[in-house]
Amino acid sequence: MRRMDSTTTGFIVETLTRSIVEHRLQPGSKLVEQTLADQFGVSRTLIRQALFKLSQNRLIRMEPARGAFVSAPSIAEAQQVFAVRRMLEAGMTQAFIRQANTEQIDSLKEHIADEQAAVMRGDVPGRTVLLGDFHVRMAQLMGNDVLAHMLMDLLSRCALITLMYQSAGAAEHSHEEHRAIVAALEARDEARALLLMDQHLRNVEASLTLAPTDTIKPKP
Amino acid sequence: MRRMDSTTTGFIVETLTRSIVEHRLQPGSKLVEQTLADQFGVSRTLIRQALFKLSQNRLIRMEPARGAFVSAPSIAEAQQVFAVRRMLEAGMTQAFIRQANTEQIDSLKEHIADEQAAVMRGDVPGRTVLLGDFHVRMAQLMGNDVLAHMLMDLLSRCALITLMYQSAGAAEHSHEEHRAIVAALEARDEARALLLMDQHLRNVEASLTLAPTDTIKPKP
DNA sequence: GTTTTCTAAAGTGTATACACTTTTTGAGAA
DNA sequence: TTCTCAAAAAGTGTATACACTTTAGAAAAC
Repeated sequence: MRRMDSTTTGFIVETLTRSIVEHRLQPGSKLVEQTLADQFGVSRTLIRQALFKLSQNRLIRMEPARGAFVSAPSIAEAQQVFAVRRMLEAGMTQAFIRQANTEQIDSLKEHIADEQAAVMRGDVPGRTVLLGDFHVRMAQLMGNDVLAHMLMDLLSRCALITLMYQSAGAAEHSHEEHRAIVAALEARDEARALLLMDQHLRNVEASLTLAPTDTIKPKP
Repeated sequence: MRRMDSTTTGFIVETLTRSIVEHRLQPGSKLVEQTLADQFGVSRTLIRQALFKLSQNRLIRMEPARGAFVSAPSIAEAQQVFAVRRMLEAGMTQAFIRQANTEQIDSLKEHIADEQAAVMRGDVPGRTVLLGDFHVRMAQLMGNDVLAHMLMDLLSRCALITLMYQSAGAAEHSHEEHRAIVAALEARDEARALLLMDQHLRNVEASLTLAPTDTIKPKP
């Protein structure tokens, strides 16, 4: 094949990611390299690169000599991902409230407005993306790319988890919770912001049909 | 080549990782695929796979059509990595102290003893590895693989950062700080454990010469 | 009818060939 | 000398060939 734009692999990754996250590819289903190569009109080489990247994101898993399969995260893994998010985002919220200026808080407010618009017009996919981006946006506003990248990673895993385990009417209240968090940030009420963020993440997790969470003991 | 053990790529990754982390490959230096292929006795295919994995870990960076170079993390990036570690490990410490049983704390104590042994016998590489593993061990003891994997990632980046920016006698006190942290964990003194962990990470960061000095320039 | 075994088909793993890009080199001009 | 630029050399990007493994299905054994 003639040398294509260097984003060829990226395009394949994005397309497959959408397919997985939008459930056109069921968890557990196999991804055959030659089939994908034909569909995308490239050689297996590029498909393998893309699959490898997806496996690093944990969106697929690769079994030696058997092939690539769409991940089916276990309940335990889902709980671990949420536990990490709570740890990381508590710290992020604390750091944010200590260093954020008015402009950055305004930027979060704009995001909230975007969320609201998506909710109002019933744009479910858009809403889902924006609700996740809220958390990444906080990281970006703090200028910490390492953090932002890490959160994006965790969120893509959450997207898959959500699709596997979501029950009816899940995550309906995320938007309101985001709004409350921003209000606490603006009021510089650190304790409240931390509490709201923690509860928000616990609510998202609780809205899934996971087995009873082995909860952390309450603070003495 | 005849089909080798499926860990071939893993072996290459580990070897290169050691070379980078132990400074046999300077930050900025180029990794030429065919050269490595000859050295490892494999084709470029496997080298490319390994390089790709290393680039995901941020140990190298790949520039399109130009090649792979050992990363030279900027000061800003170093500070971001440490900021993320503080956020994440504060949360981890809190969760640990709330859920850890005696057995798990004993396991940490054993690790401390290993550290001490390495310090006493002047085993610098061993000491370095063990000092990093302390943090990963905490994650593993909590049974959170997602967290453990994330910390391993951050620690390998820290290793590279440390090698680039370390000043004389850096991180001499890490072992004592670990000991103090474990003591606070055992006493179930959450506030103290959190404080000590935060200070420990700040001390490690402060022991680096992260002043805006001119950085190492890429090797020609 | 069920289980085991053998074999062809399908699929993955690695090497290699070739196309394209970047870098280096060296000769000629200012 | 120093700059420019063309051409060779070195290196990366992608496709393809082939070796090896797994899988599926039919025949044989029980």
